[in-house]
Amino acid sequence: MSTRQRILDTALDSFGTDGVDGTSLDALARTLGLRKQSILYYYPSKAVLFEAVVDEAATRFAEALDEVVIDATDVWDQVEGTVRVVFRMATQRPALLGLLREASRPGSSVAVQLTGRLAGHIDAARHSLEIALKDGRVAGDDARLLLFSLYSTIMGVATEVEVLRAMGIEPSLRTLTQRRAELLRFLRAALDPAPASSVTLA
Amino acid sequence: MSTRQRILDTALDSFGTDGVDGTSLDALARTLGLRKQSILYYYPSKAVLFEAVVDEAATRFAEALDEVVIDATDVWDQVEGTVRVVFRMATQRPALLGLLREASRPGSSVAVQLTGRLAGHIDAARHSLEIALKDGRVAGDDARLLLFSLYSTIMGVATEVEVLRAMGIEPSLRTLTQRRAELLRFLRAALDPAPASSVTLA
DNA sequence: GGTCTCCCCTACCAATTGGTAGAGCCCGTC
DNA sequence: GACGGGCTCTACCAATTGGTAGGGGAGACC
Repeated sequence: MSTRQRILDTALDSFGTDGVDGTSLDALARTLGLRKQSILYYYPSKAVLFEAVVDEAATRFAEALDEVVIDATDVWDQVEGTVRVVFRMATQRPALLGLLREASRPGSSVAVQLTGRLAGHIDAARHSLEIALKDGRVAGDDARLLLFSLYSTIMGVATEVEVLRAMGIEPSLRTLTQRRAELLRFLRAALDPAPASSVTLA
Repeated sequence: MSTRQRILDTALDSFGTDGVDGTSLDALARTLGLRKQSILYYYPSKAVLFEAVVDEAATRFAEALDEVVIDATDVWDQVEGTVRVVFRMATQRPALLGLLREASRPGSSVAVQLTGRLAGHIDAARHSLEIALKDGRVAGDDARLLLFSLYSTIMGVATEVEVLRAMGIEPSLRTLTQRRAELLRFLRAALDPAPASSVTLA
């Protein structure tokens, strides 16, 4: 692998785990077996490096999502596929999700960049939801807000390990499987267009 | 207000908005109209200050949640109340939610502390859910995992403003109301124990 | 062999960081 | 008026930060 790519990869892991502010170029270079100046040779500043890392992460995320079939007639398959992809990342490369979290912090400078890279997937997902909503195959009012809720739930369940600990569950492969199953059940119930039995809950 | 309390308040806002690493004691002192050494007089180190801020935030959050009636017979009221509390914070003091986000980052040193402060509320909520699950008044398998999903959804929808922008919605008071309404509908559908019409989605 | 480009290095820098040491001020108590 | 504690200050520090300037080696091309 090229030095350039190695830097990008290592930076992604470090930024995603310790945060951008929590990662110094010196420390990054040390784990790479390089000097800081070699990093600055490829990426003229830390900000530029961060942008490149965000781009890389967004691209990888987008590529992973590409395996989710875009078929407007079956929204549930898309939800299930997305959950599968996100949870695979949560085990194989948690730093990538951490970086997305970092890059989507309120007021983040790279949020727009991230948004742009994923705009295609967002649009496709929204479009599917809109059609499904219109056909009554999914419960909800606004496709964008529904997508937002879905995103929040999936990413939260996949990444909020400290909250999970607070609930008394230690993150492990076994509990992760349970978490995913419960998440899918939860999402399915939320999307199900069956008429609400308002008597029970009201 | 005492200087000690002013420092705590300002630090909460700053830590919650710019992050701990993104906030220097000098900058903090400047906005307070003090010198850094005055901060260090009350809080001997930045780490101690951060812990105090986390404690403060957790306490305020807990106090706000106290207005949510704990009544095991009506889980939905609790969910609705929690959403109301969280959304009020999102408008009145977004930094507080930002700080919770910061403090619950994976690997956070203060996560345990935060957990401890909110343990009572977590337990109560789980207990309510367990009873409701047993009685069939709520759909789901595991109370803790269900609570985890609920938390993820609510906090995500309330705080992920950049993701909201990515969906094409600009955060404002009006859209916030819509967001809340859609969130409540979403959660209600997810919790509703009505039998799933599996034909539709499968 | 000369030269050019790519790549990584040493050396250095100004600014900022969290933190220490200690002086001085204000105010209530004796 | 002396004293003492509570509070904020000036002065200073070592370490770390992101970044600049520029040297040198190794290989490709002529």
